[in-house]
Amino acid sequence: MELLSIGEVAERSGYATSAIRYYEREGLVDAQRSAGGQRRYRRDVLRRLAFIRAARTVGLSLEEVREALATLPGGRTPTRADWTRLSRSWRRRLDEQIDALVALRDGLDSCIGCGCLSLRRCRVSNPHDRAAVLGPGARWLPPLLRQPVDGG
Amino acid sequence: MELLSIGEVAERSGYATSAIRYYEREGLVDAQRSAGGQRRYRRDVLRRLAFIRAARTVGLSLEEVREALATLPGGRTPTRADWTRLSRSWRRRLDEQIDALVALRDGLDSCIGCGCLSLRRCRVSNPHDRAAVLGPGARWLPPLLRQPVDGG
DNA sequence: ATGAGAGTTGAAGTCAACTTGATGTCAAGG
DNA sequence: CCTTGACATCAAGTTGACTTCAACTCTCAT
Repeated sequence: MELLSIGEVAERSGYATSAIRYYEREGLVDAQRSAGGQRRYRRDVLRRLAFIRAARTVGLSLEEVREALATLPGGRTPTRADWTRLSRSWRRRLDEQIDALVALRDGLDSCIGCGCLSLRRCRVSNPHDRAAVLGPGARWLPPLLRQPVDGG
Repeated sequence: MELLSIGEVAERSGYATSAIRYYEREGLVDAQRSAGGQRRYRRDVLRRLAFIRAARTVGLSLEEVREALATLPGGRTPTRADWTRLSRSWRRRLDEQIDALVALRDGLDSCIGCGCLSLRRCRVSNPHDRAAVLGPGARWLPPLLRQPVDGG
């Protein structure tokens, strides 16, 4: 078997066919076509999809995945060096997320039993203290944690 | 000033007026009305909104907030004991989220430079190993982390 | 050659949590 | 009284990442 059908790619990658077509529309993967117009994939699409899944798992948006893919030279399969480079930035991102959650947990601890929920004093519920609890670098934590500091 | 207008509540709570009206539609807060039909709030709506913000910050959905509010007896303002009880379950949730992220980070570490992205071997990109990396309890991590174990 | 099942497209739907827009009413200072 | 700004409702829009639907068309084992 030379080329893979979309169903086979779906089976092996764990993605739904609709997701694979969507990624194609979004320019994240591409495909050849059979005589009758059906998609046919080279085997290395699986590696590309694995890359996408890893990136999404770490929390990148598809837009960011697109950018990451663009830093891979010349459309070739990522080498170990490419992967290592990207892994480092992902690791940093995870560290930030973990730090933000730990800070939030500590803030919550300081709330327990404090007679809290005062808009003025509570670090968890006070909109103006959000930045202090979280620091500047946090990404894809719950949307509230990403609200602009000045609130709205 | 006896009762607050929606603008004042918005100002003090940090929520947009549209959000406050939305919460009312969703049954999370309620309001009296002026002679002319405008919303008038008792001051304790601020406490309720602070509660909602804290819950959302910790990652609860509005549906879960609704359920949490329902466990507060008799529509009265939460006491310190109520708050403590809820805080404990939130703390557990944060612990789970942190554990899940740490596990993911460790999985990523084990990927760096491993010539990875093999669908068979990689813990980050292999859809079938997601459960192993995360354990059963993780919530509101990126949606991918919450996919059913069997994939789709 | 044929029928089942896999694949095609484009448009529309989903979900959560709100926001925005259109259109009209209320409240209050001057 | 009158204007201005806040408030009202209801419907529709937003965002991201897909899924679902309707209506056809291909492929391949028999």
